[in-house]
Amino acid sequence: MTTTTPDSGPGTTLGWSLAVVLRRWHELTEASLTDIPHGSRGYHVLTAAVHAEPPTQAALAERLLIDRSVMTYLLDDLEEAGLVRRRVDPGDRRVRRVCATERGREVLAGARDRVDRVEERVLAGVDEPARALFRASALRAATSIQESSPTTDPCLAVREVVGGGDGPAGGRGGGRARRGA
Amino acid sequence: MTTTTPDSGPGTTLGWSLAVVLRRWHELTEASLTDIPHGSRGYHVLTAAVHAEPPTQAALAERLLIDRSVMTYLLDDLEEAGLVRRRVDPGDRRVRRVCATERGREVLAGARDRVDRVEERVLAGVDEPARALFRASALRAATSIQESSPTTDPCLAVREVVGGGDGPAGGRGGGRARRGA
DNA sequence: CAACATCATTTGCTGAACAAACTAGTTTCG
DNA sequence: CGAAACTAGTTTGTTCAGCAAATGATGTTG
Repeated sequence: MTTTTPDSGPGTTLGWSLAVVLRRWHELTEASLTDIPHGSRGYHVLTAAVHAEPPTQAALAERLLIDRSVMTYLLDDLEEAGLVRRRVDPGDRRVRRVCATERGREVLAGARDRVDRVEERVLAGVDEPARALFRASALRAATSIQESSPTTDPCLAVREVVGGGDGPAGGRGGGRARRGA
Repeated sequence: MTTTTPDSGPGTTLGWSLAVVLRRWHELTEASLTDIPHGSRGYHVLTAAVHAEPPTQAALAERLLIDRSVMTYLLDDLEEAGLVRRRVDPGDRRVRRVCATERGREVLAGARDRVDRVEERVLAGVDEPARALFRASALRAATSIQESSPTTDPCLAVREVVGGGDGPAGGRGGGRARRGA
């Protein structure tokens, strides 16, 4: 339904709203994550690295919207700080799997608390019930976007379980996922 | 074993969700705003410039989270494209007020439709009722953030309506060309 | 084995944020 | 009045992230 919108059309403000909220999130998060090399980016990587199945760098980059080339030196710094480790996948030695170290888990635990508080603060203007809905909708929208993203090949998405290390059965699926070149 | 915390931590995903959604918004918007110099940035500026009370550059920069120095050449390009005009405030000749031209209004009208469609598409994964709530919450959060921002002086905020005066009395033209180019 | 594809790294380029210096105009105060 | 302090905008330089292309190491296929 198009509400007959005056100048300040509610539709056209979504981008602005998101930008402001995300910006504020980034700003506060960055200030509270001084113990992680690249701030919120490092935090996101670390968060993804604690999974049972360590993600590959490509999967990380795609999931976190970080460029592959940036991911390289980002991991360099995280590794140097002792928070993660790159382990060559025994099944495919081209692949590096990013694992959180014990120290990485500890640091992450503390960071998570701080980030949680930041997020509450960022959404301070939204009443309690709406806040949970906002989170849920944001997550839903983001998930939907990632699944249907043109640059995201479902075969390349982070494989959640795949315990066996049977390797990426569909490693070649879908051809080009804009490989580094 | 590995993860005492399955990343079900609902709090810690807000930043990621917002980043993905905003990223998608930006990506699609950018592709649909080829007729406005700096894409979504130019669009935001243009949107703010159609108000009855033309905002100053500082107010624009603050409202749109764009750096002052970036705002300068952003406006240069918008002005060169004939979409906005800088008019010296007669009451304070240091101040430039950014006004949309007639052509700017036309371009914006078309752009707004496209952006609206983009936003619907970005939120495609969210069911209809939740979508409106999401918009509203995002706007609420953003507004609250802007109001409580340490760098935001309420006296500098763009004045919303303030009744009449559709034009700044100072019609007299141009003054100085900004950049000889 | 040769040709090709994929993952990761490196390098070059562009755009944006940030800070600081600078110009122009305004206000404050001696 | 006039110098100092302040503000709005511009310019410049640095840094960082994203994008693209080239390279090396591995894996896969013919």
